Order: sequence, then C-alpha cells, then structure tokens
Amino acid sequence: MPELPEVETYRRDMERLVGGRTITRVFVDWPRQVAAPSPAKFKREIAGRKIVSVGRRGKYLIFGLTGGYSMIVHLRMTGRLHLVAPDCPPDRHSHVTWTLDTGMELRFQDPRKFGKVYLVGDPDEIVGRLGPEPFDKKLTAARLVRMVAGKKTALKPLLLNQEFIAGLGNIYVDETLHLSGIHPRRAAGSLSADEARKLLSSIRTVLRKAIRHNGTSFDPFYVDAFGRPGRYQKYLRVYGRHGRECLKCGRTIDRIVVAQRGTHVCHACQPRPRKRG
DNA sequence: CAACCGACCTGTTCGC
DNA sequence: TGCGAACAGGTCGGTT
Repeated sequence: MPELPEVETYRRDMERLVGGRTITRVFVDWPRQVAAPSPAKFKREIAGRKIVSVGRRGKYLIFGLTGGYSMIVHLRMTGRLHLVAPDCPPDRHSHVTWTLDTGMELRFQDPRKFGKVYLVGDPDEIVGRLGPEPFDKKLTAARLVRMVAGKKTALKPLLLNQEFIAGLGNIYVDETLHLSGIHPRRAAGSLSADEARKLLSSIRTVLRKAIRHNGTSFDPFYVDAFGRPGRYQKYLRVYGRHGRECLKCGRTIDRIVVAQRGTHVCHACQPRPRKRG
C-alpha cells in the first residue's frame, strides 16, 4: 500500500520523531527482512550511529546516519513504522526494532514480511536505478513524450515500473489515468503531446493532494507513525469504486485486470484504445 | 525485449 | 457457521 504519498508522510514524521536521535540497539526477529548486509553486520554497524537526515526516493525511505552510512527502508505492501514507548507490549508483526537513546522504540511492523531494510554506504546501490521523481523539475512534458516514444507497452504497467517514474503504485496510477482521461491499456507511445502534458499534470495533482492528506488508508491498514490514518481515500475517484458511479460522468466504474493488477476505470471518461492503442 | 508467472508472506473476504 | 479458495496497496527473478 505505501506509495509515494504514504512514504512521504512517514518521511516527515520520521524527521520530526527520530531525527537527531542515536540508535543504541537493533533487534531483528525475521532475518529475511534485512536485505543487506547480513543481519549480524546490520545490527553491529548501526548501533551507536545518529540519524542525521531522513529522505525519500520513490517509495524508499532513506535515513542518513553518521559515518556516511544510509539505512534504507522499503515498506512494500503492508509495512508500517511506529514510534512507541519502551513499555509498549511486543506485537507479533514487528520484526525489526530500533531502540533510540531516548529509550523509545522505532518498530517496523509488517504482517506480510515483504518489506526490506538495507544498510549501505551509497544510497544509489539501492535507489540508483529509479526513474525520475514525479516532482522533479527536469521531468517536463516534452521529456515524458520522449520517454514514451515508440513504446508499445500499456501505460499502466509502464507507470508502475519504478525505473520509468519513481513512486507510483496501483492506487495512484488508476487515479492519475482517470484524471487524465486516458485508458490504462493505451500503448504508451500512442500518447499525443497534449495527453502527455495532461498525464504529467494529473500525476502531480493527485500526488500533491494525497500528500496533503497524509496518504490513503483502507480499512485500518496504512497509518502514519502516530497511528493516524490518511484521508485521501475520501477523494478517490476510481480506485475501489467499481460498481459505483463515476463522479465525473455518472457511468458505472469498471474493474478490469491490466498487467495482472486490479485496475479501475471509467469507460466513458477513459475511452478504450482501438486495437494497439 | 515484452508479457506473464510464481515467489515472497499473512490476513481478510468471498463463495459454497 | 465453517472452510478452503481467491485476493490484496510491491518487487524480483525466471520463463516463454
């Protein structure tokens, strides 16, 4: 679930809650969540270092540590971060826990255990292959046109590809394409310059608003570091709204499968591509 | 190279 | 109500 807006919400929370703190101890009870280096080395190298910055690249959180190290966290599907008091009872889904010099514990909760943590010297070892940030000023409509030129791939999987543009996931891709009036199966290379401009501005509009509302929460799933849900679910126009009316034209929202992902679309606002787009 | 599939995991929802 | 199947916001590696 955590896509760019949710990760950005965590980044802000983390900056405020753990920025400047020193990590005294690391506890790992599901070693596979430590992607690199070995869990033993991970624990040993992190203990005693201070968190000097908290950044984000795509869906990755990057904790800058003293000594030139970066600790990187990817929440994947069900990861959450929580700062809790030392007397907070253990919970069955926290598999990596950092104890801070204040005594507080930062817990990485992740029921599905897909999330990963890394400790590296250079963040680019992990995030170096990512495509541009959606808000990068160098990402212009003209550049987007060049990026899609000649591509036969459908837009949906392309936008989900983090090496194309970083940070979008299933929710925000569906929302973005609906706002753009573009069908998820359109061949990327078939976009007109106008459509590319519209797509880029939609990506930014959707993400900006979602960040402003602290991300999207379904059920009690994603919550920020204070345990608070996001509010963007109130503004979703297609995602999870299949069977209900399109807020723009009234037609019933459809749920289809594109690139093996559940996809929400209004077939009036987002006309089907002819044959190959 | 693009499309597709299974893996990685657990919890929740759906259909019978 | 009970129980197995299907499905879920992400990514990676392997096969057509």
